Amino acid sequence: MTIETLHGKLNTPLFMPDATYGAIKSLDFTDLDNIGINAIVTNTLHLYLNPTDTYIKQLGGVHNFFGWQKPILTDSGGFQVYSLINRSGKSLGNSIDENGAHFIDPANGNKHYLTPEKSIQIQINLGSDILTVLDDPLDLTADYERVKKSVERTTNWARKCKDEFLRLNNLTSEQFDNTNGTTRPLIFGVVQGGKFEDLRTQSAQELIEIGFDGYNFGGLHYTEKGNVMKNIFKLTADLIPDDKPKYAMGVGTPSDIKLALEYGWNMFDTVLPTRMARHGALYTKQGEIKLTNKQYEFDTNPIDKDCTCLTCQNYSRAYVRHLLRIKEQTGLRLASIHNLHFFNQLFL
RNA sequence: UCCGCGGUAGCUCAAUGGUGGAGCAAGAAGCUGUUAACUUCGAGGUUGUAGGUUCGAGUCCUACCCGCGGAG
Repeated sequence: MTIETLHGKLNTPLFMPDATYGAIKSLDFTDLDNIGINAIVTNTLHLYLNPTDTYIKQLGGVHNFFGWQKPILTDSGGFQVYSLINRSGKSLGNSIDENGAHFIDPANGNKHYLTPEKSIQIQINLGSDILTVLDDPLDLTADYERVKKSVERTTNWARKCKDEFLRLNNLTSEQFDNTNGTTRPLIFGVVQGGKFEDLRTQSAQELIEIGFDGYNFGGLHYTEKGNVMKNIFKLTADLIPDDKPKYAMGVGTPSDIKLALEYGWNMFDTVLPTRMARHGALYTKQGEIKLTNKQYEFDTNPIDKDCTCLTCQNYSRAYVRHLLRIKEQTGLRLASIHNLHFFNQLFL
């Protein structure tokens, strides 16, 4: 499949690294070009908080601001609010109601209120090529009633996002249906429903009824034990029309990705390659290795024998291990280059 | 040579005479639409040496060894 965007065509399957704060940590965009990365994900909420969407708009949008002219997808901020509420422990001030999400900027304690309309306004200001609707993700322990409510809310918010998107782009619903990414940004809906088949089905059907350019797998795709929820993961892909992009948000490990590709998912982003690299874990065809471990002290081989990345072409496991252990920035960069290259290869 | 201060985990340091702890390092594990170069976990000791006082000594006493500072 080829996806038209305002910054060029994208071929699927497609891997997009996460530049959440406007940067792939430890790398720059020329590194991404050299690795062969064709699109990135950046985050509405983070850029809204700092340096603000209006600032970025003033500097010509994310492409000009970043110095990256390939397609950029923006995440809506829904998952970040979910993270603030579910992972912080101190969730004071962070909550979701029918109209949006209240949250406190962890950096300075300032209060904010993110609505579906606001999320779209921010993404338009940022100059995104592919926008994401604001959704209501849940953790794996949520019961049926809570997930049902999340689906209703996500549909309701998706409708508001679509309306705001049409308004800001000065489009009628018919014009939206008859145009593509060559003349306007794209906007994707997010299927929720947790681990419940009927709710996933309901969510997908309601979003398709509203009409989006692509559809995403929302929430987490694995169980509390870390196993992929195969039935839900496959069902959700099947619910999405085959002529639309199917974006598995946050997926995943190399084996998760392999499975997802079989199920028909064709767009991916994940934090794993870059985060794991910074934490000293490197991906190889034989599996993940913890390079900082003692067993690699005298290992003069490249990280992965047949790898063609810059790191493997020039440096040994022992050397990259040394750099990581002394917390030298170059170590983070070399490790990140390798892991991103490894993930990108999964889609060729 | 004399005087003073100090010697406790690999390192830097805690511990009223009452079960010797912490940070870092080292070892390992975990990370899935990034609050994450992060988090978690165990392991690590003849308290410089040899005596003494005491029911009990890292702690008090004596001698010695080593380090630092001062005086000469």
